[in-house]
Amino acid sequence: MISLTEENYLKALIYLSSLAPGIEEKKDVGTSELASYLKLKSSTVNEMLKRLKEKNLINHEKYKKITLTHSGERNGLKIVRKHRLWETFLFTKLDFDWIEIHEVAEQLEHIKSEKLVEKIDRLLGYPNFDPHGDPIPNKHGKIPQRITKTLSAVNKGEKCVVLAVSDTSRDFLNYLEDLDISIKTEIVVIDKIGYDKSIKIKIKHEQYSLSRKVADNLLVGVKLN
Amino acid sequence: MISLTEENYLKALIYLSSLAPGIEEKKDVGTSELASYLKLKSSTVNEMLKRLKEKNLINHEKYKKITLTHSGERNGLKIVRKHRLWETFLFTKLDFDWIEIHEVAEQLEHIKSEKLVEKIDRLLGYPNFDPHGDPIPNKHGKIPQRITKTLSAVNKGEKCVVLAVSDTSRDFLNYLEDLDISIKTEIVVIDKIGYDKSIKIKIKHEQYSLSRKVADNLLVGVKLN
DNA sequence: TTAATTTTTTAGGCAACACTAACTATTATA
DNA sequence: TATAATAGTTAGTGTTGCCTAAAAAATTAA
Repeated sequence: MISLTEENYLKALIYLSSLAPGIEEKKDVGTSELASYLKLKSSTVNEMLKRLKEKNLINHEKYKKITLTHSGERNGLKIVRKHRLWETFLFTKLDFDWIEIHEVAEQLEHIKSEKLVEKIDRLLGYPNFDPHGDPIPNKHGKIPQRITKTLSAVNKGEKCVVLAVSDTSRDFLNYLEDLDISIKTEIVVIDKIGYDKSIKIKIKHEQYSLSRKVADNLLVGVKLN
Repeated sequence: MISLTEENYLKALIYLSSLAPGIEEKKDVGTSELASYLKLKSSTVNEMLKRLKEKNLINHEKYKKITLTHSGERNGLKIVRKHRLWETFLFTKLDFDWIEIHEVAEQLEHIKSEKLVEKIDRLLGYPNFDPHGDPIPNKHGKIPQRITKTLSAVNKGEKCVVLAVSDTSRDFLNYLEDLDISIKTEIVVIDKIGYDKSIKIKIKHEQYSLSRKVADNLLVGVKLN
């Protein structure tokens, strides 16, 4: 039996070990990186790592990096799947808004019932992506793939569509809401300023300028027009 | 902040202090009764009682009975409300069956989000009773009332309709399922046997004999025909 | 009304998870 | 390469929520 806390550690490891959502490249994770992500002290995390290793959910040698075992990854992906299905449910069936769904899904993701997850999945029509545009692993842990880049990687003159955000902080989501940017928003890159790496864009005839930081955190699919 | 465990204690006190679902009469509850209901040891419960008293959720004097404070009752009813709304959701929207809904709702009832509860309530059309026929407290803690008696209190020759069960054990529910008795099943009382207090009934032209124990655990509304 | 039984409380332990403080290993840098 | 900075570990603590064993109070029965 995996505890709620352990589930959160596994989920964190899934997030931290992939460089960006939907990207299959793997990164090694250290104790303090994990600690800071979970807003815990390294000593706390270090203790939990022992337990997770004991349960064969992670590989970890003293002073070395952490990787998930097959079992750890499978279990972590199950939580990610549930999180994203619940977010989709809240957004599409209960009219929660984009910003609120995350924290409620943080709780719902820990509900233990295979059947419930599958029923929700069916109710939603087996979606591949959640309202933030992040891929929903299927019941076998397979993650739907998609060609994505950050908005900063899009060429001048190209048209693209927002698929996901890599920063899900309230501040960032609020900022996007002010600009009326959400999933599926179409963006045309008007110009890229070399000086400060900012970027000029157009959304529905309105022009804006986005900083490099913002453009880095927007994942888009280039629109084949 | 009330912990998940504390919520379960409050809910248990709500159940134990009302003699039967939907009945407003109150009963005092002792430490070991609570302990046996929660499948915990008295010492464990005793310790928790201190914490609940500290938080002003119960009244409790050494060696005396336990009663809920206003705040304790309000909070407990919130859990009962959530439990029954989730049961209704699982039953009517996700086609879970009557027997399965309870244990999943035991988890879902602890999700903390006012908004979620209200959205679910709306989605369900503000139901007054759950699939077991138990009343759903409204958001102010008011419990829909209804005239109910146990099947054993129904007079010979009278027709009634099943509204709720007071025993929700798997065994009992399975037994009812075998007899094809569920919520809204119409029952005619053919005869009452004085000898062993059993009762002869008719359901859709089929006759059965029910023991006193079973008849005591079936709450019915007498049908005004 | 005393004795037996049951209920409640106390005392002492344990596991999961969190913390601080102090120490050690690794990595980066001057 | 020596040393400073960073990362990781250990030791000792606290809280929650559970346990067992044993004592004390209340209730029931002889």
